[in-house]
Amino acid sequence: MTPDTLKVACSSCNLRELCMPVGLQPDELRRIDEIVATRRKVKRRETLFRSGERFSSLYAIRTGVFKTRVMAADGRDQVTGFQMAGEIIGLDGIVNDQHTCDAVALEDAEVCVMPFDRIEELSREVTALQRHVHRIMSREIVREHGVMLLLGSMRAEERLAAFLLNLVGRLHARGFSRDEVVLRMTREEIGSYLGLKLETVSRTLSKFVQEGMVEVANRHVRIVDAEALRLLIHPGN
Amino acid sequence: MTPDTLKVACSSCNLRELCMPVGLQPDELRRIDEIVATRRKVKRRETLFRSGERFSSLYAIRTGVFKTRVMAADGRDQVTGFQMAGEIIGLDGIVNDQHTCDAVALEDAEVCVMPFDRIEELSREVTALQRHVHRIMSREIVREHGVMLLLGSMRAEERLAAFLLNLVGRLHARGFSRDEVVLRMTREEIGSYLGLKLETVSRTLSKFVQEGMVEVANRHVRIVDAEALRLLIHPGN
DNA sequence: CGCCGCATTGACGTTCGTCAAGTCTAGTGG
DNA sequence: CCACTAGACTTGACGAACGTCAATGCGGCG
Repeated sequence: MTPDTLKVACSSCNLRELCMPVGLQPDELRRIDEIVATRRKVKRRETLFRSGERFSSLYAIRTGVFKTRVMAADGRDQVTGFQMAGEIIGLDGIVNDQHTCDAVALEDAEVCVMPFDRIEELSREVTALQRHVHRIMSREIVREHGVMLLLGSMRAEERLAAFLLNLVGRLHARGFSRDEVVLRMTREEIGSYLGLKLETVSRTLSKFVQEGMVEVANRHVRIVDAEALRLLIHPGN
Repeated sequence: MTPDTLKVACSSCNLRELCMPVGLQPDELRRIDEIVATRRKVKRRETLFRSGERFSSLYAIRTGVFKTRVMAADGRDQVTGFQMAGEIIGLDGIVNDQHTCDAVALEDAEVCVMPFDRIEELSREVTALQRHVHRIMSREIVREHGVMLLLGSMRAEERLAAFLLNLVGRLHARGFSRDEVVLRMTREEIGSYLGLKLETVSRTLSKFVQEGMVEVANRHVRIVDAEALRLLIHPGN
C-alpha cells in the first residue's frame, strides 16, 4: 500500500525515463523535484491553456492525452500535435510570454505545473537540466519538421499510415501494445492534424481495413500489417 | 575607411538588434562577443550543414539567404524554411547531437559560427542570454505552427499570399523596401515550402499579376496591393 | 553565341473536398 | 432498463483544386 499523502516527486515518478528528468544523476534528480510546483487536473474537453493567455509554466503530462491547436483569425484551426504522458507542452509561450495555441484535454488528464522561471533558475545550476531543456525544444522543432514533410508532400494514405505508426510507436514506448491503439481523438481532429477532411480520414481508414492492414472498431484500431503501412510511407524500390 | 583587420564582434554588428544579442545590456554584450568563434563563408548552392552531420554549433546569418530542407528516405524533400540575416539556424541538431536537415545557401552567404557548448556555458552566467536562447527556440516552434496551419488548411492562393507578405515583412524589418522582393529561391523551392508544385506557384503568381495585386519580372516581385493579399488570407466578412 | 536551367502556359487526370443521406454509439433522462 | 438524442462515423455521388505531362519561351552564364 502506498502512503496516504503520496508525494509524487520526479525522483519517484514512473515517467522519469520519458519526461523532464531524463539523463539526470540521482543527486540532480533530487534538485529537480523543486521544479514541479503543483499538479493540475484537466477534464476532458477543457483547456490547459489558451492562445493569448499569459505564459508562466511548462506542463509535463502525467496522464491523459492532449491536442494542441492554432487558430487563424478567420476561425480556421489546425491541430499541431497530440501529446501524451511524459511529454512537455507550453513551449510556444516562451517567445512572447504569451501562449499562441490552445491545449485541450482529449480525456481526463493530469499535468505537473513547472513554473518556467524556476526551470531557468535551476538550469543555470544543473547543466544536465539545461541540456535537457534545450533538447526538449529542439526535439519539438524536429518533430514539426516531420509534420511539415507530411503535410507538404504526402498523400492521404501516407499521412494516415505515418500517423498510426507514430501513435502506436509512442504508446509502445510507454508500455502499451505494439499494435493496438484506442484513439482519443475524433476523425475530424485526426483530419485537422493531417490536413485532410474527416471524410477522407474515414475513407482511408476503411481502405486500410479492406486491404487487411488494420482492423477498426470505432476508436479501437489494431495494426495488422505494420510493414505494409511502413511501405506505404517509404515506397521501397 | 574601416581598419584592415575588421573585428566583427556582436557588440559592433549592425544586426545586433535582430540577432543573438537582442535585449542585452552593454556589459553583457561584451561577454557575448566570446560566443562567435569564427565566421564562415558559404557559396551559393553549398551547404552549411547536412542531415546526419555531427552538431556542434548554431549559426547566425550575417549575409545571404538560406533554405533548410528535410529529406525523406525515398528522396522526397520538403523545404522547412527560408532564413535571412540575423536569423539563427542549426537548432534541429541539438536533440541528438546530429543535424536532421540540410541548410543550403541560396546566394553567397556568411555566417557566424557559435559553438553550442560555449552558448550553454555563457547562458548559465548571463541570464539575458539564457532567456534569449529559449526565446529563439520557442519562436521557431511558433513559426512552424504557422507553417502547419498554412500547409494544413490553406489553398494555393492563400499560401502564396502569406508567403509573399511574410517575406516582404521580414525584409522590411531589415531595412529593405516594404513592397519589393527579389526572390532568392526558385519556383520549385517556393512550391516545396508551400506544399505546391512549381507549376501551381507559377500559375498562382500569374493570377496575382492578372488581378493587379503584384508585378512580377522573373525573380523580382513588387507588391502592388498588399491589402488585397492580406484579404486573401483572412477572408474578412 | 549557344546552351541549360528556370519559368510559363495549356490540356488533361487524379486526389481530395463538398454535399448529402443514413447508421451507429455513447450518453442522458425518464 | 429502455427510449431518445446529439454527435460521431461511414459511404456515395459529384465537383473543384491541384498535379502531371508536355511544349515552348526566355534569360543568364560560360
